[in-house]
Amino acid sequence: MPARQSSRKDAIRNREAVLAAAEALFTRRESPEDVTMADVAAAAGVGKGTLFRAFGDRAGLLRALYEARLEPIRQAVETGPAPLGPATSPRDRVPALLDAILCFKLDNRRLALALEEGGSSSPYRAEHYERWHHLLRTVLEQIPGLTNSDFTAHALLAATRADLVEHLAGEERIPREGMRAQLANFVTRALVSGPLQGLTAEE
Amino acid sequence: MPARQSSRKDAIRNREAVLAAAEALFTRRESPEDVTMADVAAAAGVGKGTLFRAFGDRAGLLRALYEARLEPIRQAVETGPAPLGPATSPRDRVPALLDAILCFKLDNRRLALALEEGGSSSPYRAEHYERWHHLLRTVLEQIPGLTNSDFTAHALLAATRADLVEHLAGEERIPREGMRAQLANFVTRALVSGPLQGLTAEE
DNA sequence: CGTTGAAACGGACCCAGGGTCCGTATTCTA
DNA sequence: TAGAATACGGACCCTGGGTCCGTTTCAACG
Repeated sequence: MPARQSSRKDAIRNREAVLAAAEALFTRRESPEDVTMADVAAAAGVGKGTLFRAFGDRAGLLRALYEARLEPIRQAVETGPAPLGPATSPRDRVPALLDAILCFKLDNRRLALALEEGGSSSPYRAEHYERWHHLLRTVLEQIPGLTNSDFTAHALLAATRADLVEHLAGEERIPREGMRAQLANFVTRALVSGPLQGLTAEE
Repeated sequence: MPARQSSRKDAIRNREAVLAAAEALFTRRESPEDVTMADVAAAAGVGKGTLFRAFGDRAGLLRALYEARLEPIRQAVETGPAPLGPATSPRDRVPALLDAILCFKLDNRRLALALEEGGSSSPYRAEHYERWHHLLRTVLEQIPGLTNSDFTAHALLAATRADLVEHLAGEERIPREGMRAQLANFVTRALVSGPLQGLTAEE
C-alpha cells in the first residue's frame, strides 16, 4: 500500500515525509486551524509546491491522513469478526459500529475535527461519511420493525460528530468509557422498534 | 427592541441597514461563504469600518441576525402556551422543542449554516447552543427513568444540526413534513425509558 | 443658530494563509 | 551519459477578515 504507483522515488519519499509531519503537527497543536500548509511543508522539509502537487489542496491532505488511519477499522468492518464484521446480527452490529466510530474520533480528535469543519462544503459530501451512512443505513434496514433508516442513520452518526466528541472530552471532561457507555445507551434506545411509543416502563 | 440605547441616530440607522442587507444577502446567496463582509457593507451602503464597529466581527454580525430571528421562539418557549411553553409535560415538550428547532433551521437554512460552521471555535461554545442544551437537559431530567440527560440532550440536538438539515433538505430533497415526522419518530424512540432494551416489539 | 467636542464614518491599508508558477534540480531510460 | 520527463521549492498572487485614522456628522449648550 505504501508505493502508490508513481515512478520517481523522491516523490514517494516526500509524500511520506509530508504525511508524517502533518500527522505530528495535527496531533501536537491545540487547534487544527493553527496548522498552516506552510507549517506542514516546513516541518516536512519540503516546499509548498511539492505539498500541493502531492495532495491537491488542504482537504486532500486531511483526507489522505484520515483514510490512512481509518483503514484498520474499515477492514474490521468489511471482513472482520463480530461484533464489527458482517456476520454480526444487525441489532448488535449497530452499537458496535457507532462505538468504533466514537473510539476512532476520540483517538484522532484533532484530525477528525480538522476534516469535519474543513470549511467549504459540508461534511455530508465527503465520501467517507457517505460510506458510513450507507453501511449503517443498510444494517438498520435489517432490523425488523424499524423505519426511517436513512434519517436514523444520519441522526446516530450526528451523535458522534467530531466537534461534539471534542466538546464532551475537552470541556465537559467526560471520560472515554463514560462517553462510550452513554452513546451505547442512546443507540440502544433509538433502536427500540415496534408500535409502542411514549411508554413509561415499569420501574 | 429596535432602539439599542445609543445616542446618535445615524449609528442606529446604519445598524438596521446592515442587518437588513446581511439578511437579504444570506438568504439570497447559495452558500454563506460567498457573502463577504465587504459585500454586506456595500449592500448596506456603508463602509467596512462602520460594519465592524457595530458588530465586532463576522461572528458578531451572524449572532445578531440569529438572535433576532430566534426571539419569537425564545418567547414561546419561555412564557408561551403548550406545547412549547413551560406548562407542558416533559414527555410532550421535548419533541415540541426539537420540532421548533428543526423548523427554525429549515426556515433559516443559510443563516444557521453560516453561524454553525463559523470557523473558529466549535458551535458548542456559542451561548445560544448552551441555552438550548441546558433547557433540553433540564426537561429531560424530569422524565422518570431517563438517565444521561446531558448526553441525550447533546445527541438529540445533533440531529438538528444546520448542515445535516441542509443536506437532507437540499441533497436528499426530503420535504419539510417528512423531516419533521422522522425527527419526531426518532425523538420518541430516544425517550423510551425503563429497564427494557433491545426488545423487538410485537407487530 | 453657531460652536465644539464627542462619536461615527468609510475606505485605504495591513496581514495571514491557501494556492499557483516557473526556472532549476533530480531521476529515469536508453 | 545525454535527454526527456518529472519533481522541486519558494517567490508570488489573491481573497477576505480586520484595523487605522483623517474627515464628517450629530447633539448639546450657549
